[in-house]
Amino acid sequence: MSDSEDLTLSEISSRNGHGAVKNEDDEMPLAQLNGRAKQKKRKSSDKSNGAPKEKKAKKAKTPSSSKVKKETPSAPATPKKTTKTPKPSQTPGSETPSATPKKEGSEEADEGYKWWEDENFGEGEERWQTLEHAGVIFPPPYEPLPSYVKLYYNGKAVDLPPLAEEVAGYFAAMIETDHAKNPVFQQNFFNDFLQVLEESGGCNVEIKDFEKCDFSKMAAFFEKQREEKKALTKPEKQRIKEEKEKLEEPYKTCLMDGRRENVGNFRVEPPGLFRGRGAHPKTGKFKRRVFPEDITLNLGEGAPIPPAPEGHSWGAIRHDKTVVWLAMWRENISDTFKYVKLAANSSIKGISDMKKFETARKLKDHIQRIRADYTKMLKDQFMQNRQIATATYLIDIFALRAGGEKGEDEADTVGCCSLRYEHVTLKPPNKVIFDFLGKDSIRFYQEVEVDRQVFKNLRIFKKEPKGPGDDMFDRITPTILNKHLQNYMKGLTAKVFRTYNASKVMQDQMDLISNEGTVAEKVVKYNAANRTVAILCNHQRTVSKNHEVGVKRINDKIKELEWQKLRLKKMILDVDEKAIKKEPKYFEELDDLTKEEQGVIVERVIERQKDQAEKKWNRDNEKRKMEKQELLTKEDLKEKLDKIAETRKEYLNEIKTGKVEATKGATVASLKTKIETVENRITNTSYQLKDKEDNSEVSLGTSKLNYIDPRLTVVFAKKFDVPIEKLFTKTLRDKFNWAIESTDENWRF
DNA sequence: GCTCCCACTTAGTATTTACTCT
DNA sequence: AGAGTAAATACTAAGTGGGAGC
Repeated sequence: MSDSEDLTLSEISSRNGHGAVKNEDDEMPLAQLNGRAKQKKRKSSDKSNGAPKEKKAKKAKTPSSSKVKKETPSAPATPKKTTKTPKPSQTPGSETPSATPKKEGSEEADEGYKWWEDENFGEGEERWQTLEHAGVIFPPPYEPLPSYVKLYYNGKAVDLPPLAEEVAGYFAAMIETDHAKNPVFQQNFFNDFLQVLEESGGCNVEIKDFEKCDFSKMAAFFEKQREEKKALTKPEKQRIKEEKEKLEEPYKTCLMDGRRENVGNFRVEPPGLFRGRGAHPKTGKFKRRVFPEDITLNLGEGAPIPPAPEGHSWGAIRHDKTVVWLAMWRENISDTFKYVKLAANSSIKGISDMKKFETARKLKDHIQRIRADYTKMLKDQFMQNRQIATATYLIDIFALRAGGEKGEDEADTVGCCSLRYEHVTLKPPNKVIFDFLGKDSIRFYQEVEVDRQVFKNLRIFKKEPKGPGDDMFDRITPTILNKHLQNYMKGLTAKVFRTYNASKVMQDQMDLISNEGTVAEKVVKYNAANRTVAILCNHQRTVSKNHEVGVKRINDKIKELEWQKLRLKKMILDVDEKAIKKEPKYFEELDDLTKEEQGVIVERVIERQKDQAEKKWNRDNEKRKMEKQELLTKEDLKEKLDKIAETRKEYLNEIKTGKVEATKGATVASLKTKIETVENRITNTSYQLKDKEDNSEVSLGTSKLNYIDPRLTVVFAKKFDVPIEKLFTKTLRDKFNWAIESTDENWRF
């Protein structure tokens, strides 16, 4: 009552500043302070598409050079900031690499190395000491289409220069995709196509109108190519695969600090059409081919420089120990960087992954105070502080992302700090509807109840003169928010809350699971826990095209099994008509399926049997032809079909009479056993269906890969005797090897 | 205190591979 | 043993966040 809980916006504002004096700055939202920065920043598309993009200013500067210079003097001398001074005898990470005798027989030397048992590994600013690698693999050069495959314009064959043909081909190859139907994609593609066409000398036809372009011949050619590739024989495919393997061999690994480590994306991204997600303004633009001259290699000092492809040279060579990339180039769509880095199972990735989870775990020790503080700060007299508190609340409770500012030339997506007026609907007394597009243009839609003061604050943040298009959090940015969070804990940033809460939820869910049932049942429980995390993080996936079909198929299957079950029960009555008297309950469901339903099921079953009979006949004949045997005749097939038709009649008769003749030799007991089997199948199939439905638009993979501390999964496996293979795929087991090897069943997040 | 640059993690989807069921 | 499906992996776009330099 006495505090500012009910202050209006203007009241808060006027209280801002020091004492009662109104402080201009404090009252002004960031956007205005920045001098109309509202017009999003970021390099406004500097036109020049794919053309020479001299970033001379930057090249000259070589930012890293200064960095490197700065730390060079100190680096070799001081062995990192080792705070804990452990046994100095074995600290390979902090010794100079030359000191570690690894070079000879390097292949084996790494096998047993366990960085997670090395306390010092990963400390210090330098990420490695020595680095040798083979560079990158380039996509094959463009192969012009055969002369009979052409683009047609207004019905006329077009003779395109190779590069223009290549661009057109990229569109033709994806003509059936949703992208190719998107007008923005089409327009961007077409503009770039015309530009490339002009730059490469034009063609025999004047092309003006996208609608008049006919890509179908090209598309058909690519389709045919795909088919041919698929139709290759086993050994042919095998040979191609082996050749590829051999070519890639040298690039797959590198030598870092004397250890053999896997490289992740050693293939340079091939040219193509940019597939932006959501309503990306640049979707469809031509992503140009990357040449060796575009690439900067990062190597250890003195490491051999891999030869550039014939007739080419590398753009630059760098020796920057403070970064983890092996190669880098600039991409032409958004003018950003692409990096070649080590694989997920490498030491360097493992270390930072473990650090991430350790930071999140540390938050446990601070979360109470942080929550108490932001709850209090929700009523702070300063607007900025209220926003900080409110944003922290949303990030903590609803797992929102930080929400940095985005440019005009990107898809319009938001996170917490970039939420706008129209994304938040208030329903008194304390309900809020969030509706916005987040990362990857995935919709975040939630109607939730919030803290009363949070509700009030959100109302204040929406107060006029604000309207649609205006930022809710107009006085904070992720940087400001993170600065504030650092006060509580080193390394605490907005994203840590997602990791913390995800792993915390997983731990809590696991605590609820009891050690009973089969392995399969435990896996289902694990997945259910995993799913709660995925839902918290709003990890979605588009419902696959055949999801509907799949669901229907399973439903049909269940219906069919039920029909089978009822038939079996009726057989029991055929064997022993008094059974119904003895166990009325058991036969209660006898009429669960109507005659119509049974009819539908029967027709489906029969239809399938016929199908299968025909297929089998075809198959057998194929085989016989190969083996030069006598072919089956139409009569053979007809015989089968007739038999099926007979079965159909019997089924239909069953429906009519409601009676089913028991199979020969069947007893009540044997039938009951069969029924049990069918019932089990029904249960299993129903679970399968439920799982399919529940998971249809939830993606479990992302949280497993990035948010759930892998040690939790290891604990689950050990405690509940579930083989880790059931929970982690091969890739995941490699990536999380550190967790698998170092965690005992009593570990807690 | 900002902007820009850079580097790194996180993310959904496209493609490949493995597995299931005839 | 091969089609058809589901799982696994590869790919690369789209975020976050630190820090240099004005």
